[in-house]
Amino acid sequence: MAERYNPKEIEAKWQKRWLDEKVFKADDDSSKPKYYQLETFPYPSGAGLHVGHPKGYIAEDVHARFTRMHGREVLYTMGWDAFGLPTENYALKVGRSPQQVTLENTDNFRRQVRMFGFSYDWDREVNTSTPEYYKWTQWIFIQMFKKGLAYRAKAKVNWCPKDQTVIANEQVVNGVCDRCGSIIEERFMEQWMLRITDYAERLLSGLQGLDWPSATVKRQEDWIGKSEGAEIDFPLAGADGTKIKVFTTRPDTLFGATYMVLAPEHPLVAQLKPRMANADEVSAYVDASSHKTDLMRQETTKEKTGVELKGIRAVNPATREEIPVWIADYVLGSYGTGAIMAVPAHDERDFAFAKKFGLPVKQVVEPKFVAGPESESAVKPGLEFVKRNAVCAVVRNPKDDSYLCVSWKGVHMHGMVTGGIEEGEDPVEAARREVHEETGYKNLRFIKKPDVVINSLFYHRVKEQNRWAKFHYVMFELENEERDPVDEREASLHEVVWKKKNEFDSFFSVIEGQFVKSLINEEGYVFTGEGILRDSAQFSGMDSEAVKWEIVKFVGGTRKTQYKLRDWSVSRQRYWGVPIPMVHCEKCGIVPVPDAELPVILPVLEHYRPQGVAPLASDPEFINVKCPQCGGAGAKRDSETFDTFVDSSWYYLRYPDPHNAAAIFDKAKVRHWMPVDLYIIGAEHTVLHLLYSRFVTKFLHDEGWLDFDEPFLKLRHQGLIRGADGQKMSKSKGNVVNPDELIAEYGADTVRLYEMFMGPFEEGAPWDPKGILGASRFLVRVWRYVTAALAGAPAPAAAGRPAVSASGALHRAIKKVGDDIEALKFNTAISALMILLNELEPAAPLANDELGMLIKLVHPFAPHMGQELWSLAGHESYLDFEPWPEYDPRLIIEEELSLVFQVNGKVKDIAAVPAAISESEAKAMALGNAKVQAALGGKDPQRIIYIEKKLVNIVIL
RNA sequence: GCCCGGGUGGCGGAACGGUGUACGCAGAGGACUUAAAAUCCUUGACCCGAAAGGGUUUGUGGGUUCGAAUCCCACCCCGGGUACCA
Repeated sequence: MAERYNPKEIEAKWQKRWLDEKVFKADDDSSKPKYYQLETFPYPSGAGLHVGHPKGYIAEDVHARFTRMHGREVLYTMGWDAFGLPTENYALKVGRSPQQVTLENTDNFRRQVRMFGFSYDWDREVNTSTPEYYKWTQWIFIQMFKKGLAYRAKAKVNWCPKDQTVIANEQVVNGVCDRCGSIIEERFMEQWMLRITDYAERLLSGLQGLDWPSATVKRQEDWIGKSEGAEIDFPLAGADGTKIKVFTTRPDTLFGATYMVLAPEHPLVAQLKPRMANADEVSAYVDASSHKTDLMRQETTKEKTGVELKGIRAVNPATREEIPVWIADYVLGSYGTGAIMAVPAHDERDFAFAKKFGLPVKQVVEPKFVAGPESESAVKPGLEFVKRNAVCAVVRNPKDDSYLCVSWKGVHMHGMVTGGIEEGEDPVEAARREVHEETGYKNLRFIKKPDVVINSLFYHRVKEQNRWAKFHYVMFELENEERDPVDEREASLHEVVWKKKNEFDSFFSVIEGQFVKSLINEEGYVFTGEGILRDSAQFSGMDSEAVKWEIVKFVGGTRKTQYKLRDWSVSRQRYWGVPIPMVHCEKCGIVPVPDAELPVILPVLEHYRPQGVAPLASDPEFINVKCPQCGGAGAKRDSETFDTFVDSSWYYLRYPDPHNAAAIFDKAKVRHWMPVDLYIIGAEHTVLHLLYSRFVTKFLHDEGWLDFDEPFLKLRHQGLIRGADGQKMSKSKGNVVNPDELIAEYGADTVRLYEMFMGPFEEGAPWDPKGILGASRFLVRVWRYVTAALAGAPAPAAAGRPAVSASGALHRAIKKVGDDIEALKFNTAISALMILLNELEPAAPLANDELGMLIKLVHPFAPHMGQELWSLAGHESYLDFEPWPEYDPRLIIEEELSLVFQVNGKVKDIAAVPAAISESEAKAMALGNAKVQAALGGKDPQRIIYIEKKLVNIVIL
């Protein structure tokens, strides 16, 4: 009898052999097609791995082994993103050196990761904190500097007063430092910046065609934030030639610009002060807003503030009308031109501001609602439009606050009273007339007629016409409920109903219901879409989108594209990072360190606690150098270090050639392995890391180092494993599950299998401490089944379960497991394996070659067991390089299938039928079925629907 | 507010126009055992019913369809992202 399953023993054995024999070494010169798999290299924190971290790694390893079994040469390795603030803070706290702490942490991470049996090529391990690696981080920066992409500028930074350093945006949580909880201050400091904005357009367009989750692509697009618009000059009244330049994406609304707003920091504000009647008030506002941090701005989110620049007027270049000029902090100095034209009728923010300060609102774009194909009033193509001026009567009954509506009979059309305006008729009169005709109500008190028009294009089913109605709205209140009898013909068309506001959404069948609602709520109606221009001189009546650029031309503006993307600030005033390889010389200015002198080694400092200046500045030996250009003394090294995102923006380019001392990498090697075929990465990296990596790749492409400019072809995110309490795992919440203990108890294969089985890979799931038992039991059963079969023992008799064809079950599983791993649907792949075992156990034992196929199917998930069983079966080879089994299409066909009999779509019976059953046989069988007969109750079938191999549905009335 | 993602048994989830609840966890009953653990077998949405059987059910309400968890519309709830970008 074979031995008991002993994961501890076999896992240690195979892990040692894999490592010692370099089984997973990726061969640069292999004749096999290459496949490059990448996973986020971890930040080796002191806490070590918890059970959630390796989920992505397990998936990659399953995929890597599966891919090798498909004859690919797989590059798959591991590295350490080892510089960074958390390590530095931890080292300070315990009074040790970051070098030492990092060494221990990476050793611990490496030990933990190895316990899982991942098939890395360990010869390619990289560590960003080693000089061999960061030499090239510095080199990339210098190349960028030489191309003018690196520059120094004053930038707004997050300053943590306790840590005495700048911290990254993502380390600021709700305005406080995520490590020490201090309130973050904003400071302006001179910083090294990288001109990523030069690449904005390419970073955007390059997203097309990538196999990435659409949400991630969208977030990158949003981050880059491209807007196409125009810059338009608004001259100041008084003809001194001063102009306010604005950026707008909606030049079509220019005729509706009723005021202007400058950002408080706009240079014209100070310049124009002498001409202001309220200069003091303006100064006070500017001052106040300059002290507002982003956090304070967030607190006062919606409520708009601002001050009019009294005495300053601008001229709308389209209407030639004078309009007021305001300053307000809802306009940002850092975007566009720092000034806007405000069009309250067509912009939510301008509208809120105009409403608060009583500024005029002028509609210049009439909404145009076209009933689409989903609507019952869908416009009939090819039919001419009948244009009509129309009116919609909004009649309120003050008694119970309800509104007069009509429901058309026979068709699904519900709305308010509407009708055409006769030639020469006043809209208010027309509305009164329609209300009287359709409903009989006669005593209406006129409330108001808002100065807005909307176009509604629909098919009028009663009149059988395509209608283009220009609706005016008239609001009334019922004086009393007295009504005249309604004409018979009208009464036959529709019925009168009274509806409350909260019933509108479910009642209105017309698209403009939303509009009516906002009229009634008095919140005003801001229409931000495209439509038909009105009150726009020669452009009136035209389509707003179509004449947008003509209006720009008309006022002498220029087309302009704006991006939200900002340049990348890379300096950090901390110790544990890559020294910035620059020298500041009094004579020569900023000079890069010559290539031959790279790397600039990070010196070991005993005192590296940040004191408001970069710690490296306190080391005279490091700081004081001769200028590399003029050779003069008195030059100083840059004392700052790089943001760790710089380190991680290129690590995937180093794996193909990790030990190259002469160059960042060998071009041929990178061309061979890159681009990355599959990148699995946490969803938290969707913006920054990916954007920076793409930027660096594009830059190196432009420098001739790469022949591609998108590094990651296929990208997926793993879902987060949460604690058993459903919350994110964290030390402070006490819900962390440590993999060391689990592996000690169940073995790595069980932990791997369970993590892949928990749920869909890309979705998160809470850790269920009992759930792992299922994975454990399954592997024990696999072990028992295979070892028993190898020993030639008959399959254990399992009475209750029906025996099926073992080969058929196996081949169906080969197909399903293969398809699912390919699609990263690991949970259903494992479920298919479980189903397979459930079917195999009671069946006749598999033949030896089929047993080998079963072992191969289990292997990617449980590679230690797979390899052990493979060798128990008498094989010498490593299973990872054996071909993945092919299924026999003839064997996966089932001879019998269950056919469902339905009556009116309800299941009445299920019958086992031969797979080859014909349509007529199936129908006859269904009709003859007793339960179907009973359900039919003697009625004749109207229709019989047959879906091959699935069902027969009999339809009766 | 806006933009994504998601609501299916006691739990994780499967199915993604055609038998709703695969697979697993937990539960119940049984076998083995002196006993327990482990293992194996049976059962397993909810309601009515002794059973046969019937009815209901994929967040809520409508719609399309012979047939909807799946497609469309509106709403509610949860998770994530974002913060006035003109």
